[in-house]
Amino acid sequence: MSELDRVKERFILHWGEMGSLWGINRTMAQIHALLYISPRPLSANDLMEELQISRGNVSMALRELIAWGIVSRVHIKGERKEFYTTEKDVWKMFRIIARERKRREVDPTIEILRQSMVDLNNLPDNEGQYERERIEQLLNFFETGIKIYESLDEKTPDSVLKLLGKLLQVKGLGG
Amino acid sequence: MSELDRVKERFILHWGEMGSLWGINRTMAQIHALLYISPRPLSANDLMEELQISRGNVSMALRELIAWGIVSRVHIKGERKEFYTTEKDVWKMFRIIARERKRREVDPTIEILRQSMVDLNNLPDNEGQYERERIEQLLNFFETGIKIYESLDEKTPDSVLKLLGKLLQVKGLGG
DNA sequence: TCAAAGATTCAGAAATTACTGAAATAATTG
DNA sequence: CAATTATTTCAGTAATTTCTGAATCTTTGA
Repeated sequence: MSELDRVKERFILHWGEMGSLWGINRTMAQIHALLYISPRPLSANDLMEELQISRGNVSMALRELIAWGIVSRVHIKGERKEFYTTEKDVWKMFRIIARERKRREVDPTIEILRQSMVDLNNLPDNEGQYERERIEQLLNFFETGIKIYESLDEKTPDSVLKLLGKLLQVKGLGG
Repeated sequence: MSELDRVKERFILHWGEMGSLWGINRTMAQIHALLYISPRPLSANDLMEELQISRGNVSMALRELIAWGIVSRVHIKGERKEFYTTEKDVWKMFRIIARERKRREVDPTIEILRQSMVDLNNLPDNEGQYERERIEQLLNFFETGIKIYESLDEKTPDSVLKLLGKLLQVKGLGG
């Protein structure tokens, strides 16, 4: 095993551990790391061998990654099997993950908070005053977050960086 | 059980499920939710009863939440037992969580990426060109993220909102 | 200084999540 | 259209995470 392989392996293992940061499991994160660091698409067999995991596991993890939208199938002409590759632009990758996590986690939370507000407002007398205040604050926070997310999502990473750079007086952020 | 209690319960259960969003487990998230929605501090016994969980579980979850910095012990005079409460300011809460996750997840990742760059640069000849590019992009992304985080962290939530509101032309963001 | 109340710890149990591998299914080709 | 190769599925198992509850430790106040 070459030194280069060792560096790659270290990266892949660590990325796997940090999968929780992205809300995905270890295998998914490792596959993602391996595809990300590979100059060309890899087959399911390649992934099995490199990561020492079962065929089934590879198949399931790929399905999930494709559902997230950060891995895609590639047909290579002359080849019978499928190959897989991943988004190499980190900003695009980040945007995809942000969008998915919003959809899966933030949106349902906001839904519950809104419903709670409705329910609290239907209580008789002045019941639930304190609770209403608390939920409202949370809801406000999340809704503001979504507004910021949506505005940022319309812009290109470059323009966002430029603006932030000026705004925060941080050198090297762009602009 | 009153309607108010039902609303509270729904909120607590959902918050528990979404714990992953914050990187904490279900019990921790439920305890946090219960303390957040309670007008006054609660004892370990209160938590056990309300959430139907064991004494040990409460104790461990509280220890973690206190380590995170989002729950604190409260001494109530005349009372022998300890009471617990949580930060009620959502923005402060969010900042605490962001700081902790950065420390636990982002910082170690950056460390690995930096080390990988060093290792790659020590390779003989032109080995690892492609890998270097990939790792560099990731590192860049994370370092930019940290810069943004640090600049935002110096400011008050209000001023951040004001500035973002102007920049993004979003109404109702502040300013 | 000791009994009572409260809090913590942690070994084992329960619950959840992830993984394997073989069988089923699908796709490709001569 | 069979034979071959590739992929998916999923029941069973393994690994990991979370939780319980009894034992232990700590604090209080009489």
